[in-house]
Amino acid sequence: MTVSPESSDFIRDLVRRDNETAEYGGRVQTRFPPEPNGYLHIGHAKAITVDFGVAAEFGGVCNLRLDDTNPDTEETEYVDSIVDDIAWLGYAPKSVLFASDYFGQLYDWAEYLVERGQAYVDDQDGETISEQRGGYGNPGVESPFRDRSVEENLDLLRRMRAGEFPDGSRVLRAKIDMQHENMQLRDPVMYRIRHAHHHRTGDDWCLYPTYDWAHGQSDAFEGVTHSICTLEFESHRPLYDWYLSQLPLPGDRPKQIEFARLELTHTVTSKRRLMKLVQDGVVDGWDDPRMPTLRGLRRRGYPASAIRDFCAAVGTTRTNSRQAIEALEAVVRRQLNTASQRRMAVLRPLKLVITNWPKDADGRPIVEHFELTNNPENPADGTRQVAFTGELWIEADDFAEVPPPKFFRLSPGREVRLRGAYFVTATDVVKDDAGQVVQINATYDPATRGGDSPDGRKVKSTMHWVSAGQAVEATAALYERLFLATVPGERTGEPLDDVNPNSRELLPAIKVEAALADTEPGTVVQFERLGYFALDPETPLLFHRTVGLKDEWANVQKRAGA
RNA sequence: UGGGGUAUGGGGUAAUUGGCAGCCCGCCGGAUUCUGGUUCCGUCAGUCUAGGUUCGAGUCCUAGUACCCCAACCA
Repeated sequence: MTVSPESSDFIRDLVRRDNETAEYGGRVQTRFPPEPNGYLHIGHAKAITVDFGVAAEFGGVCNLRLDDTNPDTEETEYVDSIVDDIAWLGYAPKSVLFASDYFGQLYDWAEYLVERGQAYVDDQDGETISEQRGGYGNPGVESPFRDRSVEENLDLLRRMRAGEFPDGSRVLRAKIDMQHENMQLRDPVMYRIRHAHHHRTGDDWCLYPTYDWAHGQSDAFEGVTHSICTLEFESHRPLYDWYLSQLPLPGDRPKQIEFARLELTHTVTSKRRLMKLVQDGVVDGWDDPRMPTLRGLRRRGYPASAIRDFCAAVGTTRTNSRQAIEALEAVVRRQLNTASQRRMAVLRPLKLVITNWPKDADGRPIVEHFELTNNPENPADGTRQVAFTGELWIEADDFAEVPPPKFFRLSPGREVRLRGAYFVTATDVVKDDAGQVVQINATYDPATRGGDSPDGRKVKSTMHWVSAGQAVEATAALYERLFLATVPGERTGEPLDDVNPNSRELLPAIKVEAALADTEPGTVVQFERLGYFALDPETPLLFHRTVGLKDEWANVQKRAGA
């Protein structure tokens, strides 16, 4: 799934056209404008790659602008995480800007509109204003305060600004058209009164601009040429253009371009619902590996480059769609396959005893060491020494007392290869009182040292193993599919209704080879035949399964069952 | 209910603007393999519907259908 950098999509086509006609003098400037009211998630990654990608492709600039116009929900904690996550994703904003930096200029422009009779103060409450807005198909009615004099409006606006009125008592509205077929143009609210502490402006303001009043104007202040946003703002575009057409802009007039947001199957991306998961303690925090946040993804072991590639591969369109999570996983696997070193680990240990294993002079089993390749996809990663003895842990799944059809692994009388070591043949099993197999006895063929039989004998399976005497005990966290949602096609719904709190399975006592004890936190390795695992950055020897390997045996079983 | 958008294999996404419908994921089959991984080869399968224009239509015209967005002092 490689995508050429010059891949054409409608946004790039449009920017290219603007360049050719020199509408902005060949200048391209974009911005990524998140509201700092939560952590960035996979959906934002798409917007980031588009905003930064378009700018980079045309030699333009892209700024990060925090759209902090609502003091009720925004916090510095979120600002910091957003800055950090963008850097992790691999992008460097030219500047970090804040909509709140423009509050003063925005206010001046509001007075400008009032003076021109294009905005007025409405004394009605929100409910009344909403009722008067009308509905789809029926026109709205004009506010009784709509025709106040310029002087009265100006006086009222200044007193609003001065803090004379309580929250919700008055708003400033643009005077456009209460009959307009587009509801956005039915005298939209520009300012609301909110006596609240803002994370940056403190108590300087009790008047806060709405999104529509702030956004296009902020774009214009900054010199943005192409203001790329998601499809739900489409009906806002006429309003975006209306404001800009009424104002004495210092420079070029930016244009809004919409594209379809990224949605994934099995994935909750509603900020409100993610927030609830964190607040209710369903997850450990915004960086829980089950979260679709960039931090969760990072902790889970998803490479930033895989996320970028995935976003590029799905492209930018105006078609609402939901990407299959499998497509993301495929990109992650592809990158990890070449990038991550191989190690051996046993998730569900079953004891394998080699009955003909030699003992030393003191009667203790001898210990051998084998040199194993760190990554067959990348020889430069070298090799490592792995201890081997007559007592080993193997994967419980790798043994079947009565092998089902097409089962290639170990069963009584069958010979398999222990990767990099020897051929072994199972001779008999030891069971507990309940009849459970607790140990397998086997014999090994000394002639197969290193994993090849000199007589050309073939085995149908190569299994992974960990030497019992040298094993290190660790914890593995397995995640079902990805993230939290269990309903593949779910779009809306009540918070948590379709969320599976059991989507994590903790295996508290896995056996891993000794070399893993020295692994750098955050590293992703491939446990042979089991999948990719990321070592938790904080908890020692806790491995999160990033993504499993493609499991052909599971397909065989599925087919047999079907 | 009015307005604005979007429809291409099972899921996504392209098509030089009227000229062989390509690619990715998945599925299925085969080859290679000391990972049932990887890699390689191959198969199946698509232009929402109905008309029309044209030598030729995914692309243009007409009429439908389905889905998405908009009636926060959220963004």
